[in-house]
Amino acid sequence: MRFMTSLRFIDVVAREGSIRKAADKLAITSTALNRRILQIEDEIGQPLFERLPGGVRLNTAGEIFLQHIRSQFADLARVQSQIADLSGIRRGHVQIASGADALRRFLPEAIASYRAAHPAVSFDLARCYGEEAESRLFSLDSDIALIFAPIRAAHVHVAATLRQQVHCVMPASHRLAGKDHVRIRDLAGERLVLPTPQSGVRQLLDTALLRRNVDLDVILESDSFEFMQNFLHFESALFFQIPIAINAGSGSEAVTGSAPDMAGYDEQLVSRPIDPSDLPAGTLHICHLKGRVLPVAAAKFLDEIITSLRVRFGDGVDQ
Amino acid sequence: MRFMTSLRFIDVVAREGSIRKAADKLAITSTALNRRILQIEDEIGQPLFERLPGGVRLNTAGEIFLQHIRSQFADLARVQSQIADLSGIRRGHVQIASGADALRRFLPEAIASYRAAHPAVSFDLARCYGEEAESRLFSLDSDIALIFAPIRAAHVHVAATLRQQVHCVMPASHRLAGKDHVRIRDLAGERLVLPTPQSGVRQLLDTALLRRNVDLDVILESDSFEFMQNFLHFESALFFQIPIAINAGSGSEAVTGSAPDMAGYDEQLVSRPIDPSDLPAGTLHICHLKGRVLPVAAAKFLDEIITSLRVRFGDGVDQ
DNA sequence: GTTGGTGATGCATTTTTTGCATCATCGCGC
DNA sequence: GCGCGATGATGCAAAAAATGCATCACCAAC
Repeated sequence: MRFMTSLRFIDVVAREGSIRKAADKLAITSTALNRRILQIEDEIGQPLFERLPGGVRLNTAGEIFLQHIRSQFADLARVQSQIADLSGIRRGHVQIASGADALRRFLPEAIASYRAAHPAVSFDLARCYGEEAESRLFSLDSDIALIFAPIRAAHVHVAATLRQQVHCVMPASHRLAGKDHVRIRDLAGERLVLPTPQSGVRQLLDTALLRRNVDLDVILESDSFEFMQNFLHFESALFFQIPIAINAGSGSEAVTGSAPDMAGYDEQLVSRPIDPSDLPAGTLHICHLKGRVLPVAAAKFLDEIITSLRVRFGDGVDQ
Repeated sequence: MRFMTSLRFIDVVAREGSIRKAADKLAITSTALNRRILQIEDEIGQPLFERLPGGVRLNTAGEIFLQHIRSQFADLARVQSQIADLSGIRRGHVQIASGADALRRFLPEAIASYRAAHPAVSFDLARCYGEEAESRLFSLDSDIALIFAPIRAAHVHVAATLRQQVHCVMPASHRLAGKDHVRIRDLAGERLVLPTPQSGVRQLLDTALLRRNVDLDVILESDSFEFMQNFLHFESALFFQIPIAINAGSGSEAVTGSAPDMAGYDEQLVSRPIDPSDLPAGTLHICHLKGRVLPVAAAKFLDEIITSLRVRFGDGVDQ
């Protein structure tokens, strides 16, 4: 899109904080870039950047204008996908921000299934935590966010929610594997692997564990489910997950906790829900930017995952 | 705005229906314009215009894209006014579509008063009827519309409404001038001047008059209040108006009909409301495009006229 | 000071855009 | 049927704009 280049340049300069660095990234000289920016500032009638000794920074006008630029790009993408849609094939690009939970099993399957129907749609997945996901929606870097944490910002629209009980994952041979529910007091003396403090699961756990004053043996913290899972093959311990990270499909046993093991996932590990009276269920939020018209592909995919969640977790889904 | 030229060109070509005519209007050669359009179509990946022997016409993709272009322009205007607002002076441009009613007395006063406070704001006034006003909102040619007629389209947001009883205007010496209210049956045998069939007042009258089977002596139809008013100086007759066209300010007598004459307006004419049981009050709608963020100046002016209507017509205003 | 980073600017070069002349096409009227 | 007048498309040269190089001025940190 030739007519958008100058605007894209402004976006890059704002992100890089330096005209020269942005010029490098854009594969043009700094002078060319500099002059394009001067020209636009001239047309706007006001500077958009403050010139600092170490680079440039957006001023207030620049921030307003950048927001406009980004919304233009997002809207252009929507228009393009809508136009492409006219010619039969649904093409487009869907950008998703998600926590590690949904990214693990659910999204790969959902995306593959969507792409099977619409091969011309490409995806972009950013793993991130709640706050970052919200800011990605705002800067239009992501179309859709899946956040297992409370929503903070007012500019986020929640299209659907999914209640998720935190589960405790352990070796099949573990003494707690025999129980239907795990109580917080059961965790006393157990070796625990906790998710990173930024994660929503951890924040839920923190409030529950700290309140009860249980004697905890935290041997490890990690933000990687894969690592935790593999670790349990070598040292017996417990870690925590929500059902959507454990089991992508096939019914709602994972939610109710009646599943005897994590079939098809890791046969040596089983998951048991923590008793809801000890730890209330958390909420996975499926959201997009408020007031925004999503591109065809993104809107359609959003519908698809909500439907899919309803199939998998029926009663936990709200809209 | 250099980076918007190509897009503006598309808009003009679409409006003109011919590349050559548009080129004339834009003061460039048709070949240059033609190539710009070919280039954009190339970038979009699909043609935007159908080539007909007599010119060009938007295809479906073009219509989608044009709507995008117009929303970009409108949003750019909003951003510009917002940026200009940062530097203290409120500048900007407000585009209004209005029926002849509000355009007569109310808007001149409202705009002058607004401009007294914000001299850097300019205005654009298009006189038009309901349907056209709605389409101007949609094509973003107007920011605000004042429509005395039912709202048809779903994409119009009504910010406020004003109930207005139709009044009957006559020479002060007329036999009906002595009454507080005019009944429909009083009109039998009277020489009547009707507003143009497109106007909301006329449509209200039509339903009321036709239903009653009164014997009417329609001597004239006009879309100009000024003409009708001056005509009454030469031949005694009745014509119809709503209060907002009669009296811009100073209290609500015009609505209640208790005003003995049209003070300060035309001393030889008086207006009397038609009895509400014969003709229900119509509604003036103050609207803008649904989902649109108005430029600062337009939003502020909208607030201002709603406030002003509330002062003048207190109980008739709803929001 | 010196060094290493920043953005701004003059000038020659390259790229892009524009305008002219021309072509192919189509509807209209005689 | 056959020009006539209108349309959009295209080849080629001129004009305009964007770019790159070299350089300046500025500032912070060492």
